[in-house]
Amino acid sequence: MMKRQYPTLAEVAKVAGVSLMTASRAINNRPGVSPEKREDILRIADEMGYVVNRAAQKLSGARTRIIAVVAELHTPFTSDLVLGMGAVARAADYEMLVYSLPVCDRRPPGSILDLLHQIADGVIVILPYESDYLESVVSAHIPVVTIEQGAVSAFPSVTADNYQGAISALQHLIELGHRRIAFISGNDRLTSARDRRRAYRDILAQARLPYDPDLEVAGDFSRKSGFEAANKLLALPDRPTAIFAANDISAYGAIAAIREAGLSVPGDISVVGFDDIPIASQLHPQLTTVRQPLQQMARASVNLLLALVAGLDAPSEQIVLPTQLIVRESTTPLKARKRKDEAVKVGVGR
Amino acid sequence: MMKRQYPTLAEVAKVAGVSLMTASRAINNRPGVSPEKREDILRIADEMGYVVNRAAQKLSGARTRIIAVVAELHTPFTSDLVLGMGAVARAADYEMLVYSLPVCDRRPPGSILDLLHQIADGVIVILPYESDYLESVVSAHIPVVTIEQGAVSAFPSVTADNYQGAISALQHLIELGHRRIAFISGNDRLTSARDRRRAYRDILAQARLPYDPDLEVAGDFSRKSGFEAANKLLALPDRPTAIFAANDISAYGAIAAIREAGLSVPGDISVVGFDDIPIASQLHPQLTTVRQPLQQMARASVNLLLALVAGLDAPSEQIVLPTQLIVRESTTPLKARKRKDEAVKVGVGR
DNA sequence: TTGAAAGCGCTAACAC
DNA sequence: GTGTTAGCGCTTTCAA
Repeated sequence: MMKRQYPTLAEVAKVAGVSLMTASRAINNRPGVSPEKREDILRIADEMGYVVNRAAQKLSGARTRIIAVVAELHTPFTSDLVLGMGAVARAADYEMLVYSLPVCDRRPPGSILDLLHQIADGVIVILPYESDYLESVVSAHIPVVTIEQGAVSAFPSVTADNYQGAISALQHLIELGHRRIAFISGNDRLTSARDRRRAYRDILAQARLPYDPDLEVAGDFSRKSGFEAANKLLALPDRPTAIFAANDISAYGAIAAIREAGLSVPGDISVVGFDDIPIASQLHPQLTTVRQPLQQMARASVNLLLALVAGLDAPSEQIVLPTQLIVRESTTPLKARKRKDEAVKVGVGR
Repeated sequence: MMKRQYPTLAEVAKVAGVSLMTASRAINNRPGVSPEKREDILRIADEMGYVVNRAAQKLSGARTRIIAVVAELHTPFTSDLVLGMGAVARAADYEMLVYSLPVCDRRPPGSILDLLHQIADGVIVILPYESDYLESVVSAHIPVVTIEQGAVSAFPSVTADNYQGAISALQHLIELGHRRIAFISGNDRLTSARDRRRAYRDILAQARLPYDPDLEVAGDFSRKSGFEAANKLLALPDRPTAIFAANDISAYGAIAAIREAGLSVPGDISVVGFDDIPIASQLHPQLTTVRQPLQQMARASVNLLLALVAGLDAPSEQIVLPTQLIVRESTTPLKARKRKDEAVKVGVGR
């Protein structure tokens, strides 16, 4: 079918009456072309509708000024992060391509990373794979930056301080007088989830609160898992007065369950989330949560990647960005008169 | 820096003791290779970790089995659609790359489309551009399918039946006895938004209801715009008893405003949305809305594109998929004793 | 069934 | 400052 619609650099050069290389230099803004010729060539290229062919560019060993991002795009957190990265990349005159990972797979098809390598100058991998697997696949073909891998990563990485963030959330609950604090975990294949869980256990020990396995319920960052986890907690004979959920989405799931049980947030149970997704400040109740520095993470990861692309050595740099507790409506001091023995009606998910 | 880490086809061929072309034929599953050689070559390629270089493949005029999607990824609707497309593409043994459009720009950087053309076999463009602009940029270089362009599109397109969907939503409200029905519009640069608006005006005429310009408030599909639009409506001397919002997100914004004003949904005002995003069945109140056939749209658009890629002529095919009214909790029959003159407290958005 | 040659569009390296 | 050459990895001819 229709091919060769775009003029080639050779055609531009011919029209401009110069050699291919002169045209190339002019187009790429390289030294070694007289100002007049350069201007001439650029004008002609523009008139002819010339567009550089990135495949050819890449094939001949040059940079394409494209970066790629591999991510699971199904959560507000990751999509906002990706949006932010795109903006940063564009500001640096790079384009960004996204590979949206199938949600349930445990590891990325190796061929995808290969594919991206062939097109892009560098890749940012968000989330969920074991570092050693990534390593075996990528093995230094092109620069890679990971997000959320945490300290185990063999790659340069950018991550939020999940541990300290969780600590501050839990400390907030303790300061409010809560003693029976439950934790709804995230998907433990993610370092971020593991860090938040670790903080939960550490803070209990630190505050000399008993660790009750019943209060630590498995979740997977989904709304549904938060809903179900909360129902388990509500069914306990001695239910918690506060819940720390591993992310905002599951926190809202928990809140839904609490309300269906006829209880109120924060009146009966305080809830803290993690991430500070946009709707956390819009939905009722506005959620007390730990803000991840999304924009900074986007900026840091892209800049780190571009530095690597530029050949600057930043060997295995691990950037950890601070998180921030945002106190809103979903938490409140523990009431002195705790109604311990109130009957609990357990709702059922849809 | 590190280059040529991947073995080339030539190297595989040499190890296998065959010519480059024989290896190519074997790898690409083409006829013209003896079964034994084919097996041999495939085994060796696998052992050597051979991966086809798509840039080279594309450059030499072949298919890459990659499709690209251009979309604004900031809404649940588009990201879910993209997710669905990815699944369909993978099922057809294609990979899919996403270009995430900067949200506020009115038109896509032409260079992006060019870029994608150089990598992919075809492109799906979701949303927001004037068809004529797209046309001027793309001009038949490679197959393009558009989503949401509606009838004006010069390209093959897939779209939900926005007009009929809106009609059914409004008819539902009328059947419930509502007479003062407001409309919070979407971003009118989108055909989908224009179709929904058209349905609003048509249904009023059809039901012999007066058209009151005050009841038609401009929105842009965002939660905030829904919130503000609802506040305007609540401030009217004779406020509406029902609101049709152009999408779910702005419907929830409207609901938030109504509640802040001390009124209830659907008790005082019924609200209908559009899209049926996942949380519409989870948030309180569960939203009455018009479901867009997301999976079907994903399937139809990818299949249409792949057909075009395969060279099948489907010239300017316009696929319109049916929508479906989903009645949930946010709508209720108009109360006979309408409290017309109740004082309205107007909240202010954050 | 196989292979050799040419070229896709570009850039790096080395001329002049 | 400018041009020539070679080659990136692959596929399409076309010839054996």
